[in-house]
Amino acid sequence: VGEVNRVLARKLGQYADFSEDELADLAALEGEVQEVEPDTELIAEGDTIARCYIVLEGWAVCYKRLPDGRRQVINFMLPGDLLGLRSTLLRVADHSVKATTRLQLARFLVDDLHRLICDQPRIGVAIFWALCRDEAIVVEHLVNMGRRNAVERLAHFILELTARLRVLGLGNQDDYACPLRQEDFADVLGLTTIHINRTFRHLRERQVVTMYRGSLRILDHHKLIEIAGFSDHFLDHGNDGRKIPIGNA
Amino acid sequence: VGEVNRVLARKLGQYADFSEDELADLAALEGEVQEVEPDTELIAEGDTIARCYIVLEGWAVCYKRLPDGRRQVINFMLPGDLLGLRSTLLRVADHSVKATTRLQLARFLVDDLHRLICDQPRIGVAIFWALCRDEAIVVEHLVNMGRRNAVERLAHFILELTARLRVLGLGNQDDYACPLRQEDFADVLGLTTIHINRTFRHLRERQVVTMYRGSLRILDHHKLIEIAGFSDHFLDHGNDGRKIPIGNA
DNA sequence: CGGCCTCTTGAGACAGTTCAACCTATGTGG
DNA sequence: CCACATAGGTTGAACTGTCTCAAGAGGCCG
Repeated sequence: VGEVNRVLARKLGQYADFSEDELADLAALEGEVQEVEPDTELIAEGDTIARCYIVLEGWAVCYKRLPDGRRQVINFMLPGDLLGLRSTLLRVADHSVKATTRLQLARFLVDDLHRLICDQPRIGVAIFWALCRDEAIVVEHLVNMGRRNAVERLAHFILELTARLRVLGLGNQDDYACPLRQEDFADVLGLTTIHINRTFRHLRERQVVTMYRGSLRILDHHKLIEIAGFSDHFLDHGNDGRKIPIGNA
Repeated sequence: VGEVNRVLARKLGQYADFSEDELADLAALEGEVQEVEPDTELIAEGDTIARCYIVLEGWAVCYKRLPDGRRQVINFMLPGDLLGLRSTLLRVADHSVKATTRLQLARFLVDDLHRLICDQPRIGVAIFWALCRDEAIVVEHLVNMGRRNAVERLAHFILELTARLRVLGLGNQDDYACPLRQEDFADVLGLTTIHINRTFRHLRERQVVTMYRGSLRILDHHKLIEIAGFSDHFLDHGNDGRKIPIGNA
C-alpha cells in the first residue's frame, strides 16, 4: 500500500512540491490494490462510475467503439497514469478501459478523492495538471490522425511511447518491450491492421524501426524524428525540475 | 462585469449547486472584459501563459499547426467555454487560439484562479468538470477522424455544433448562423476544403443539410442522425438537472 | 495433431487528394 | 460608377494512399 502512495506522490510531485501535511493526507487516501488479467474490462462505456484507478504496473487501453464494432483507441495508459478520472466527473463513462497486459492497479472511491481535493486543494490542482497532460496527448493524437500520413503517424506514435516510457525508467531509448499488437497500433492511428503491417515494413526496410515478437527496436532515432516531425513538447516532461508554487502556499 | 459572473456561474452551475459564500468568491474573481476583432490571436502555441479566458460572445478556434503549415483544429469554442485553461496548467501553450468572429471575452489571471480553487475547492471541482466536458468533445473528434468517413464526419460534427448551440439558446434546432468557412470544417475533420465542398453537396443533394452564406439549415434531422450514428451522450447535457454533491458539502 | 491468433503478402477497388480552372459576392480606389 | 482585387465557393480529371478481400505462414496451446 505504501507502493500506491509512492507512485501517486511521484506522479503529482512532478508538478509541484507538497508539504508534509499535504503528503500525509495524500497517503491517507487508501487505495485498494488489485491485480487483473489481460483483457479484463475495467470501465465500460455507458457505465456510471464511482471509482477511478491509478496504474501501478502494466499497460491498459482506453478506447471507444462505434455501433458497428469499429474501435478507436484514445490512448494507452502506463504506470502512474490515472484511469477513469474523466468518467467519474462526467458521471457516466464516455469510453471503455481494458487491461492490455496483466495489470496491477490501485482503486479509489471518487468520494474519497473529492474529499482529498477539498481538504488539500493544491493536490487537487496537481491532479488537474495530470489530467491536462493526458489531454495534451489526446490532442496530439488528433493532429496525428487529421494531418499526417500513415508513416508519419506511426513514427510519431512510437516516439511518443518511447518518451513516456523513458520518463518512467522503463526500457532505454531504443529497445524496449511493447505489448501492443498491430491491431492496437491500427486502432490508435485510425488505420487498418494490414496497412500498419505495410507501414512497419516500410520503416524496417529503411532501417529505422523493427518490431519483432513484442520487442520494439529503434535503429535510427534521428531519422525517426525527422519522419515524424516530432517534438516532445506536448508531453510536458522537459521542465527541468522547475515547479510551480500553487495558490498562496 | 456582472455579465462575466453570470456566464461563469451559469456554466459551473450546470455541474453543482453552490452556496452563497462560494458564489460570492466566484463573483470576486474579477475578470477583465475585452472585445477583439475576428482573426485576433489570443494564445499562440509555445507561449508561456499567465491568463485564461471565458468566451462571453462569439466563436473562437483552438488549433495546432505542423511545421509545413498544415492546420488541425482541435475544437471551436462557444459562449461559456473556457480558453487556455489547459495551457496555463502546462505552463506553455500546446495549441493556439484565434477569434473566428468578433469576440467578447473575460480574462482572468491564473493566480487568481488558483486562489479561488484553493479557497473554494468545490468550485475547483466544477472547473475540473468543465475541462472534462471539453476533453470528451475532443475525444469524440478523435473517434470521428479515426473511424468515420467524410459524410459521417461532417454529419456528426454538424450535430455536435447544433446540440452545443441549442443548450446555449443560440438558434433553434434546424436553422442557425454558423460563421465557419469550408476550410474550417476541413481542418476540424481532417479533410481537404475541396472534399468538404463535395461532401456538403452530397448532403444537399440528399436534402439533409444546406449551408448557404453563413447559415446552416438542417432539412432532415432524423436522416442526419442516422448518417452520423450520433448520440449526444458525450456532451454531458442530458442529466435532467440532476447535480452532484461535491465533497462534504 | 489441430485450432487459433497474429503477422505477412498480393491484387484490385475506392475514398479522398491534388492541380487547375472558373464563378460569384463583396469591397476598394480612381 | 466602373475596374479591379480578394476571399470563398464550385467543378472536373487525374492521381495516390489506404482499404478490402483473399490466401498463406509461423508460433503457441490444448
